[in-house]
Amino acid sequence: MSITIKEIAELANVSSATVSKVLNDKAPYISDETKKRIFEIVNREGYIPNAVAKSLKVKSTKTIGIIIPDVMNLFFSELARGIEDAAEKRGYSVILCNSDNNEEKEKKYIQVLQEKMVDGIILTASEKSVERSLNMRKIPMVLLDRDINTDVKVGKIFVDNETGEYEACKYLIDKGIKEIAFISSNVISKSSSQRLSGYKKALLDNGIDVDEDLIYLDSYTIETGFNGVNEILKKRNFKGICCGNDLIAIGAINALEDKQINVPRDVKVIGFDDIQISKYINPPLTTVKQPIYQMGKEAVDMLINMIHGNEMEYEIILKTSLIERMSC
Amino acid sequence: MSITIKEIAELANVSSATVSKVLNDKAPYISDETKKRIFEIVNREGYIPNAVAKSLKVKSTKTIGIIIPDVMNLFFSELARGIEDAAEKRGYSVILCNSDNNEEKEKKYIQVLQEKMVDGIILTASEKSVERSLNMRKIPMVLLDRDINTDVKVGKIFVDNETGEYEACKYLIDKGIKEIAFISSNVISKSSSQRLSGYKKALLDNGIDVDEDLIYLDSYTIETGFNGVNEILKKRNFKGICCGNDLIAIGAINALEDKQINVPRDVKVIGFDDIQISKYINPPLTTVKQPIYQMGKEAVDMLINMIHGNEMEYEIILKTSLIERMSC
DNA sequence: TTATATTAGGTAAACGATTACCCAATTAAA
DNA sequence: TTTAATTGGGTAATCGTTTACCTAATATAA
Repeated sequence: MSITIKEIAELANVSSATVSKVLNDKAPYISDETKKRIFEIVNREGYIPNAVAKSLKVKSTKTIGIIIPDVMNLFFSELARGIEDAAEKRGYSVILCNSDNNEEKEKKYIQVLQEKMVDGIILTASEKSVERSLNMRKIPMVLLDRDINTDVKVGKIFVDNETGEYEACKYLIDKGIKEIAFISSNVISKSSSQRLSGYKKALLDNGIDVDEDLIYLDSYTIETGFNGVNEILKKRNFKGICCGNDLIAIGAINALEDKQINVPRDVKVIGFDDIQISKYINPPLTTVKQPIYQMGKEAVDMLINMIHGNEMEYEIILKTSLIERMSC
Repeated sequence: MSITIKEIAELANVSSATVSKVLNDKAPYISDETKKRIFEIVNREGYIPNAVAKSLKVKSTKTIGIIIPDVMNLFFSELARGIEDAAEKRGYSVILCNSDNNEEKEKKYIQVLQEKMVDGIILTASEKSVERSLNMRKIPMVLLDRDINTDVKVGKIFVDNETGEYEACKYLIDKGIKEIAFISSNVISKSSSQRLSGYKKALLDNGIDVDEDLIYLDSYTIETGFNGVNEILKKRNFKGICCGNDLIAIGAINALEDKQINVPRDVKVIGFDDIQISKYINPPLTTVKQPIYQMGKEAVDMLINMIHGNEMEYEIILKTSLIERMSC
């Protein structure tokens, strides 16, 4: 193997305690000559401290785990990047786990992360997985976009989807449009129901009745956007669409183009998320940006606060923002 | 903290050695009763083995590091997923590092991965970073799409870009087209020069002269695709375009649409990479698929072979495949 | 001059597992 | 009946650090 602190100590004619203190800058009473000598030897020999030995002693690995459904999903890859950047800045490494929303995989990953003694875990996971793991050992955790109540405190980070969708819809109304469709997912989750209620609230607040025939709910996919437009058009005409996410918006635009309906002239389309490709499609998509990257940073900050046992908020809600492009 | 193997041993009235053997299935001479008793206590107490202590002793962390420019890049997020899936199947965790192609960050990450005693590293990095780190401590490494020669053996994984582009161009030729443009990046890298030579070779092999006016080289971006079409059209007409990657193809299609040139009727467009969005654009993009996910798997298989000191190939070259969609 | 700080470092016990070796009792073989 | 093998465990060193405490010499204060 490679050189250890003990061997460095011998080369420098000091004890390993002294080397340790010097390298960790905890050496108030070590002479400058000795320090210099140690540093020289360390560099010459290419000494690399063994962090696992250190971790064993100090009970901290400076590593966190993240469990997400799939890094290939644009939403989560941005989240992962936000997390990793923030973690790196604060001296932590991150172990990446893809769960595919599979409960078995979630449990397994939580188990190995605990075995590897990560200092904390950031995750989007089912209620069961989280509860079970917290029974086994309490470990700092922050949950993303999941509202679970447990005995032990976990951090939670949400996005204010309702206000986001409200503003999106209001934006179309302010452009003088009253006939606004809504195409989104029908999965029962906090975020999707919030987006729907934001849409309805904006209409009602502006004296427009909610017309259920203008609402099409299926899933967060391009196909849903495509089908939604076609189905709604059978019953109603509209001048604007609020989409539950950007993929739906892409599908909707494709369907409209097929019918020679111009976007944005004839129909204005607004998405949600602001995934990377949204600015590259034709026309570039106006959308409600979720602060995905920032969510990652906030999650890390929250987690590290928990790790340090600081006083803190255990729940924070982030704001969305409207990105104006050409589709409206 | 949580319960240790020693405490489990006391509860079971055996030594910690016995518990360790039982839990690691290395207990040929322990009675079934004792085994059962130990397992019961382990479950009841929710014992979680401390992997860092284990790692210190057995000198293996069952963890690998990956250093990539950016997980948000669709290419690398797919690669990361391929790596993580393969690693998980073989019992390894992966630490994710984003380098932004920054040499300082590469070096820093390599250092912390070595300190954390990862069993190996998969990376795309500059020559300098790799050489320097290998001087400090030899650690199993596999490089992706980078050709570096060092004293110590490192694994390498390439994609056969030349054949890929050759087949793409040949595909257009077989459709009866002779006027084929080429828009790509001018960065000097193995992959980009291979794609160019694949294009030229296909033309020459089929009795078509290479016309430099049909070639536009800038960068791997949408803008390059857009500008490339417009610039080339000033000098030449063409019926097909081979694009250096899918983003360029997207830009090219946009430019053609602007000029009322229909794809694929008037001009056929073919991309490279097969990133996720390519199947969703309009028209869905015909492209040369790189086996990105598989590269990840091959990389971890190679790395684990190196870790185990197995006999193996230190260089493998993967094939591309043509994905036929609507743009041709 | 004596007592007290200050400076410069060393000792050795952890941290929580694994594992090479040891031992004793029982069983099987000679 | 004696010897050898098998079975069921235990002892203690070790992995590479950190750190609470100790010591001894020198400097400073009273």
